[in-house]
Amino acid sequence: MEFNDKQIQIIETAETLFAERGFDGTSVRDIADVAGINVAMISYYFGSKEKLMEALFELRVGSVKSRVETLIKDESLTPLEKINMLIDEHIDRVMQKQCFHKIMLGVHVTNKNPAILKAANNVKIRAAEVVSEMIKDGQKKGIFKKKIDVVLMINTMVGTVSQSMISQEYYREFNKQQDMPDEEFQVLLKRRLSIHIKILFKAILTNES
Amino acid sequence: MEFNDKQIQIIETAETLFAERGFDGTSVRDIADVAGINVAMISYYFGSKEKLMEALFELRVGSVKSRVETLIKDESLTPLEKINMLIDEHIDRVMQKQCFHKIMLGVHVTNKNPAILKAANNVKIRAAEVVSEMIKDGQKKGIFKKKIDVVLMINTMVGTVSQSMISQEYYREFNKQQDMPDEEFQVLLKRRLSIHIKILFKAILTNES
Amino acid sequence: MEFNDKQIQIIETAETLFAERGFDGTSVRDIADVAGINVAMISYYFGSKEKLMEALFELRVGSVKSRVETLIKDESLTPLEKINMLIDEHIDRVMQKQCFHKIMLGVHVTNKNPAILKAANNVKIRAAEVVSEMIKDGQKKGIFKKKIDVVLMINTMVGTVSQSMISQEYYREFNKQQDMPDEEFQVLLKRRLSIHIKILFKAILTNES
Amino acid sequence: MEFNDKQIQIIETAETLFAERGFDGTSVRDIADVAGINVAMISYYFGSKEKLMEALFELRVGSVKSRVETLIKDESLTPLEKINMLIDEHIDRVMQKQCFHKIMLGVHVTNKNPAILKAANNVKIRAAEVVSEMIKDGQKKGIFKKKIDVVLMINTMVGTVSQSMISQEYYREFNKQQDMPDEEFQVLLKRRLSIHIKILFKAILTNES
DNA sequence: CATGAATGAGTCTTCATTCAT
DNA sequence: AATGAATGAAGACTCATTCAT
Repeated sequence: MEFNDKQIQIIETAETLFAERGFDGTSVRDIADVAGINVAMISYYFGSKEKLMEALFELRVGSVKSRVETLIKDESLTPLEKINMLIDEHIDRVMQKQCFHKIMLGVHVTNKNPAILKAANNVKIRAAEVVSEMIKDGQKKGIFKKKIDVVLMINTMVGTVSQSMISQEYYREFNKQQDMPDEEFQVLLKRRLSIHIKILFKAILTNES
Repeated sequence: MEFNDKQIQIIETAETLFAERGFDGTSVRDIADVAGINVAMISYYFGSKEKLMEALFELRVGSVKSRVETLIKDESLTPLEKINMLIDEHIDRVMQKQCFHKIMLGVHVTNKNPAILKAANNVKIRAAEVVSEMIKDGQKKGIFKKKIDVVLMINTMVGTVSQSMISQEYYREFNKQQDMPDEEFQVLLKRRLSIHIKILFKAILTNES
Repeated sequence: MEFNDKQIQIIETAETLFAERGFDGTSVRDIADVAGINVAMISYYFGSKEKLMEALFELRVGSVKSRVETLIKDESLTPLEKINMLIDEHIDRVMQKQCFHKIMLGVHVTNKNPAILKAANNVKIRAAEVVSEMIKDGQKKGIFKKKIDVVLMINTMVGTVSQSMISQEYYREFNKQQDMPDEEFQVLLKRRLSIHIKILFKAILTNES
Repeated sequence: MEFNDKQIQIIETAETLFAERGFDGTSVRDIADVAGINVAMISYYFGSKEKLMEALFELRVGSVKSRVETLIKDESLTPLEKINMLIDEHIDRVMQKQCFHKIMLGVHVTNKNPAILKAANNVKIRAAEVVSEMIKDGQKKGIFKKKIDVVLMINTMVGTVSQSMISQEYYREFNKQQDMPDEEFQVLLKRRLSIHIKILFKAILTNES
């Protein structure tokens, strides 16, 4: 489905507010006011607040799915390189669309928005299958360990990045980096996360230790 | 602050519902209905819905703070043993009070409930300081590496456990364990998490690899 | 089901307004304003606008059902006397609660308020069965004709009374009775209707002509 | 006023929907959707929803008025024949345009659409005058009784037909004719109504009993 | 001539809270 | 100490209509 400029503007406004205040904590009037449009337009363009949420999901997730599929087929990369790319791409994706990933976290916590929850789970399951195949490939080639809990591994990656995102203020505080410009801090955090998770994954995947 | 039986009953009902439907998605009437009490009692006992949330936080967090403090002072344990106990206790705490930790996740995501957010951050900062001291102790003794990013390390622990909790259905599905009795599954997951995170921490902390 | 004073006040206000403006043409705010109560009270007492309508139906119809049942069992009356009582009671009922019967007319025209439509039809079907039994009794006794279309007969009674009620202004106009006090006119109209319908029924039921 | 094809298509769609759901229960968007046209066209062609209703009335009533006038002047018919023709034509008219007559019933019940109500009353008053003249003619010729309440008589005809139309499902049910093809049933009902009302009128008008 | 986009007013309902008892 | 009744504010959504194109 394609969205026009006005629709995207509304979706992105909603994205920010949903992230700040939660889905139920954001009224359609709030969204309309911030977006500078009429309240009725939300129903007009999306049908309902719920459908607006689904549109947001579609807009953000749509492009991701195919990426994972192409990555696995790339024969020029070793299994470990693929995993490392997966890590970096995940970090980039989350840190670039922090609002969206905050919302997704909320969706997974509560049982509301069942349509989205289901769609998100489908994405996640497919991703896990892909990773699983990568790992099996690495195991065949003797690079990876025999016993690996794929889901816990993914949970560590996803959990660490999410946790770092939602508590970045506290990260700055603890490391006395409150005065660092935001952009610089984001770059720093992403690099640290990348190194950190790669170390973790190496420990899980390889026989080196 | 002490809570009487009726108050605790209300708080625990609210805990379940807040976890299932989110704070804004739960009405005080929902809580009153499920708890089998009068709607007015919530305002009567707690003053407001917001204050009820704060009471929930106080009830659940109160006991934790002191535990961390006593752990660090225990001289009969090595730094690594302390860290490992921290891991197991965290896993137990989260898995035993899943509802509460789901709610806390929501609190950290949105900027609502600022009073709680602040209080929760204080708890977390203190915990990080304590862990930091443990690590410094280990570094002095030559057991731990020199360069350790404490916050990222904690984020990995907290993030992995949270992520595993909120997506446990999906864990069962992927590992074909849908028919396992819930209690058995909880035990299994906790053990796996414990081993998993300890491996990760060893990789971060020690020079072995 | 019993209604308290406030509920009855709301129901009767709604009755007037539904009759004047139709169900969809009346907003709950209209009702609340005229009844001098808060808008929220309608939901509070009845659950919804629809349920308020059902309450109105229950209040008005509840007492009628039993009356028809007792009438048929009265052995001191001849079949014709029973029919005549039915006519007079129907006229009285409609003319005394004109608003309600206007609303019922609307309910039968549109397919909205399906719950009420069904309930109303049940009442009507039962009434027709009762009348049918009365007539069969009269036929056995040789007083009534053999071939009688009960439904058309009832339609004539109900239709004539309804039509006379909704066009009474026009009746006054045509007969130059605009200045007659309303109460006097009601009495007059009821008497005329009674005589008129009894003549019609005699023509349908008996062999005299 | 003349209507073009598109206007007539809109009017007839509105007619069906108004009959099914009532005037207020039908939105202009409903009409536009069913008619397969743009919403704005209704305002464009008729000015407003209200005016569309008036157009519907004009389209349906326009042709009727003259018919009544010509009937009375026809000297080749006896007064009773004229009355009988009036009955049959009324039955045909109502049963052929049931939707429209359902709507008219609603218009007479509520005080909405005052313009239409007034116009409809004018038609009805003129009709009553015509009938009145027919009766006077019959009285002069000694065929009809001296004392006849013309309005009640018309109310019986109109009321019986209306009532039979709006409750025809129930007629079928009571007479176990649910499986009869609709067209066949319409013919049957019209014939029964014709005979039924003529019997009634004979009882009112003539001295035979 | 016809329409897609847009809107302000209005719809019903639910909310957390208060208050007299 | 506890509660049933009540309410103003706000919730999401639909309405008939307008207007630029």
